[in-house]
Amino acid sequence: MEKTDAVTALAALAQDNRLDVFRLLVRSGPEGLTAGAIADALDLAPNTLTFHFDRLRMAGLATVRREGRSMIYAARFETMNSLVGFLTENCCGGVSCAPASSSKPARKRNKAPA
Amino acid sequence: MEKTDAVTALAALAQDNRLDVFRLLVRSGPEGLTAGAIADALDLAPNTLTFHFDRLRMAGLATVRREGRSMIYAARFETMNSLVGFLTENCCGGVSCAPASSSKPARKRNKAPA
DNA sequence: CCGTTGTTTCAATAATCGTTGAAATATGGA
DNA sequence: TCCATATTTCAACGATTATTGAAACAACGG
Repeated sequence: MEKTDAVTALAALAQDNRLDVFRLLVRSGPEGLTAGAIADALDLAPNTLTFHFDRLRMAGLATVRREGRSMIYAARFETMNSLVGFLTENCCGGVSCAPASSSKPARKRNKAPA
Repeated sequence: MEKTDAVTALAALAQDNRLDVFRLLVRSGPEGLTAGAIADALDLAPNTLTFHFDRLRMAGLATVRREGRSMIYAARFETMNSLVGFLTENCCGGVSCAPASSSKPARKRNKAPA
């Protein structure tokens, strides 16, 4: 993932309601949810929601398809995966998120402590 | 990591110059870099940089210490690690970033109070 | 002390953001 | 066809953002 795309994706997730939307989409899996269902679940106005959907879609974090009268939004896991990859690679030491090693890119296992 | 902190951290990283700053700090390891060195490396005005440092510090992504006339900034890997953990846990399927298991019954759709 | 260097503070500015209400569009059913 | 439902578009609005220039503050050397 390019830096530009990472910034866009980070910005898309860096907002309360939008992060809620995305988390809900993730929990709903590939089938997704109708805009209305999301509006109800998160108690957001439909036009506000459209605004946030657009941001998520532009960031490649969501897809949309029509089904009858409803628009069904779903998470794009691939992009999220790339983002986590970018962060791990560029914003952590490299392997997990340890301080950058002085020299050796040792191929060690590093379990993340929750 | 709490959702609120995650949003703050995401917002801190969701900006071109700031992401550059943080990446540079990560590459510099725990020793950090002086504000001036960062300003030179990224060609940013010192006051602009102070603004971005503040954001990173508020998000827990950077620390600062004085050394003589210089302020030395360093990445806080622990926070970054927590953020990646939050994303993996909440915005991915759970383990990596695979689709979540589906089949959650839809929520009822009811609004319009009398 | 004074001047220099390194950084921050402050006020101002244009640009972008998140939300709202009203109106428009699209689909399906009677 | 007309109507109801589901969602989007549009024009506003106040709030926040990133950047700038000028001034202030802090630490050191002479």
